[in-house]
Amino acid sequence: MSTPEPKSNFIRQIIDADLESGRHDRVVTRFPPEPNGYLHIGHAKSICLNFGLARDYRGTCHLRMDDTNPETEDEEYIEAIKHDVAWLGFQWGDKLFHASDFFEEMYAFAEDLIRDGKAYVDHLTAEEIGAYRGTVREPARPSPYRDRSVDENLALFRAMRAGEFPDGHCVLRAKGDLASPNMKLRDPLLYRIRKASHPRTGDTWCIYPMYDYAHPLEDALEHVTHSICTLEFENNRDIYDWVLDNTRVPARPHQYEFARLNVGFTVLSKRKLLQLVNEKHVHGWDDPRMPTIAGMRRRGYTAEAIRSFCDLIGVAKANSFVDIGKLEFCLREDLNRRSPRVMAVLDPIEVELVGWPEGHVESIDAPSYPDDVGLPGTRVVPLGGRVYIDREDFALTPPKKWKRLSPGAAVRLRYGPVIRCDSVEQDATGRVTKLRCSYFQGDAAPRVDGAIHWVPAHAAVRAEVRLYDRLFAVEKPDADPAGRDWLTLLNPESCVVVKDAFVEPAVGDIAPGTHVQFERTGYFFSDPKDTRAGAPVFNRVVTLRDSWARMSAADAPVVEPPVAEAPAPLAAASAPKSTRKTRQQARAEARAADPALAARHAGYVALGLSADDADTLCDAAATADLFDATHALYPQPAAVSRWIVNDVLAAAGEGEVSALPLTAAALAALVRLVDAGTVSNLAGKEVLTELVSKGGDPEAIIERRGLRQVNDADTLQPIVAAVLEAHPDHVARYRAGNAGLLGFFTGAVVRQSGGKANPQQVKALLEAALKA
RNA sequence: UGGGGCGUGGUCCAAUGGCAGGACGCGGGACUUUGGAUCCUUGCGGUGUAGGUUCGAAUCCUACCGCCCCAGCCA
Repeated sequence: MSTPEPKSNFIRQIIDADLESGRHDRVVTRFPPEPNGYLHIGHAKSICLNFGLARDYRGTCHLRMDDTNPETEDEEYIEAIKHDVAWLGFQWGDKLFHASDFFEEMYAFAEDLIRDGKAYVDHLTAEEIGAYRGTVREPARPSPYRDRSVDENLALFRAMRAGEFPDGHCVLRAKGDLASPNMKLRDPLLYRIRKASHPRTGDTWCIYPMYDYAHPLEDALEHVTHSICTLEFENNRDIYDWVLDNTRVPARPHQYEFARLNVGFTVLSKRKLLQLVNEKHVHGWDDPRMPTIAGMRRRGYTAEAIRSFCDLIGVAKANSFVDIGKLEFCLREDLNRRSPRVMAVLDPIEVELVGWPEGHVESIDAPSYPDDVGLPGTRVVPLGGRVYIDREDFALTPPKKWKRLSPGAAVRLRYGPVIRCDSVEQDATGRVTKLRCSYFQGDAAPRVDGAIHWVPAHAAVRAEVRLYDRLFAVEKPDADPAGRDWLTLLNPESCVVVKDAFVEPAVGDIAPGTHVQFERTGYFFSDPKDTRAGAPVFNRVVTLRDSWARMSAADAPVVEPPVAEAPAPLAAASAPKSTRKTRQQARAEARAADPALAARHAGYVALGLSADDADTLCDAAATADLFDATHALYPQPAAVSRWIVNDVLAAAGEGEVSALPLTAAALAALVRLVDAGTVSNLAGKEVLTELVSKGGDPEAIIERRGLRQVNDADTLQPIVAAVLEAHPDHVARYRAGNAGLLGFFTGAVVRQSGGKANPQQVKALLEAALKA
C-alpha cells in the first residue's frame, strides 16, 4: 500500500520552485538524529518527511548520526536508530554518515575562519560568557579576548586540539554581531574542549564542534539541498547561513523548519524519556507504553500504520497538538486487514451447556477473517459441554438495550449455538461463579440480537494478556494546568496484566510477534520477547472501536480526573500588566514630540483621510513626502492615499518608499489613469508592480503591455460565451441556485481577457447570459 | 520586553485574489453470528478581532489580540 498522491505542503512547494528555477536539479535530504536516546513517534514524522521527499522526488535521503557531543552519546543508540529507521521501511543505502566523519574538515574550516579574522579563542568562563551576552533588550559586551591576533588565535586553537588545556578552559567563538537582536548571533561558540571518549573517534579528538557550527557544514559536505528541522531552530538559521557564507564549502544547502509533533497523554522529550527509563518507571526503552519506535514495535504497532499516520497529520508550521485517536485509526485500519480473528476470554465465567452429550466435541470451522477483508483461512474451534465467556458479557440485572446474556435471556455463541441462561450460581459475596444454559442449534435456535465470544473449557489455553493504556493520566503531563510535576501524573493503570486469560487452542502455540484480533475486544500482538510455546503472552495494541462503551459513557456521570492530588496554586496570578508599547502608541508619542509631524497628521485628517491612514502615512517622512508630492500632481487625497497605503508600502516592505524607483509623477499618472477607467484596478496593480521595481511611465507601460481596459461588450461577449460553454456543470449549479459561482465565472473571463476586462461589465454580461 | 515564527470546524491539514474542501471526531442510517467488523451520510461544525482595498478577500493593506521559540561550553 502506498499513498495515492502525496499531500501538498509548504516544503514540497519550495522544492517544486527550486527544481523549476534550477536552483537545484535533484533533492537531497537528511535525517540527523543525535544518538543520545531512542527514536520516538515525533522522529517518525521527521523520518517520513525526509525519506518520503527523497522517495517522491527520486532523490536521496541520508541517515546521519549527529554525534558532536561524546558525553551523552552511545553506540547502543546508534544501533537502535538504524534498526528503527529500517523497520519503519526506509533505506539509506550507502548514505550513512556521522558528523564525526567530517571532524577533520570542520577543523580546517575553523582555522580558515581564524585566518580570516572571523573567529577567536575566548578564555572567559561559561558564566562570564553568559553574563557578557546581554539580554534580549541589551546588546552583548565584547569579550576582552575578542581582538587577539590571528597568530595568537591559531596557536591557541592548535593547543586546544593538542590537548594542552583542560575541559572548559577556553572555547572557539565566531565573531558575530554583538548587538544582534537574535541572541544566537552574539559570537556563537564553535568549539569546546571535551576530554571524553567518542563512540566512533575514540580519543582522537578532545575538541568537539557545536551543533550550530557542525550542522551546516555536514549538510554542505554531504551536498544536502534541503535541510529540514523543527521550528525551535528558526532562530539558528541565521548562524546556519553565516557559517556557510563564511566558509569555502562545496555546496549551499538551505534550512527549512516545520512544526514538531505533539500528542497527548505522553511525553516526547528525550530527557524525560531517558528519565522514565533510568528511574525504572517503565521497563526499558522498548516498554510497550513508551512512545518510542522500539516501544510501539514491541506493543504491536505496525510500520505501515505509523507511516500512514505521518501522512495523515501533514506538515506545516503551526504548532499543533495531534489527537492520538488518529494514530489509533491508522492502526485499526491496518490491523483489520492483517489480523486473523480468534477468541479470548479475559475474565472467565464457566458456562455449562445443559444436556450436552458427555464427552462429545463438535469441531467448528471458523473463518479467520470477516468477509469484507476477503482473506481465506479458517481455524478449528472445538465445542464441548462447558465453555468460558467473559464476565462483561453477563449481567444479573441487564440495563436497557442490553444485547448480551442475562438470566432468562438468549444470545449466540459466536460461530456456535444459541444459549439461554437458565440458572446462575453465586458465591457468598454474590459473585457469579457459574451459569447453566440450554442450547439450541440449527433451525431450532431462536432469533437473537447478540453474539458473544467464548473459549471451550476443555481445550482452553491459559495466556498472559497485558492490557496497555496511556502512560499518563492527563493529556499534557509536561504542561499541567494545575502545575503538578509530570512524574506524579503517570497513569497507575497503564499496564494491567491478566495472568490467566483463556484463548482458543488455535493460538496456543502462536509464534512471537504475531498479530491477532481477539473478537469484540481488540487487536493483540504476541509479545516478541516473552511468548513461549504453549504459554503465549499477548500485548493489547489497541481496542476495537466501541459504540456500546460510548453509549454507556454518555449515560454515566462524568469521571473525574484520576489524579486526585491537590493542585498547586497558580503562582503569579497577579501578573504584571503589559507595559508593551504598541505601534499606534509609538506613533502618537512621536507626533506629540514633533509638532511638524503632528501638523502633517492633522492636515491629512483635514483632507478627509481616516486617522488610521494618516497615521500610516506619517510613519516615515519619506512616505508622507511621497503622498504630498503625488497629491500635488493629482489632488485626490483618498485615491492617492489608498494606493500608497495598500500597494506602495507593501512593495517597499521594510525599506523606505524613497528607495523605490517609483516617482510621484508616475504614481499620480497611474492613479489618474485608474480613476479614469483607462486601466482596470487589477491591471493598475500590475503596472505598479513594474513601477516599483523598474520605474517608468505608466502610460507607456500600459501601451507596451496592452493593458488598456476593455469595456466593449462585443469583445467581451464571445469570451463570456466561451467560458460558460467550457463549464456546463457550473452553469447548471449556478442556475440551481449557487450564486457564489458568479465569482468563479468572472474570474475566468477576466483571466482570459488578460486582466483587461472591466469586471463590472463582465459581471453584468454574465448575469444576463446566465439568465437566458 | 528586542527579535523570530504561527493563528482555517472539537483535532490535523488543503485552498497562493474567484464554489472554504479533505481526513479524524461527533451525530444519523444500513447491514450483521464481532454492540466493537463493514458500508452509507446531501447531518454537525470553521477563516482570532476591528477596519480598509477590490466586481470579488482565508489570501492584499492597517491596527489590535492570542499562542510558540531564543539569553547551554545541549541538539
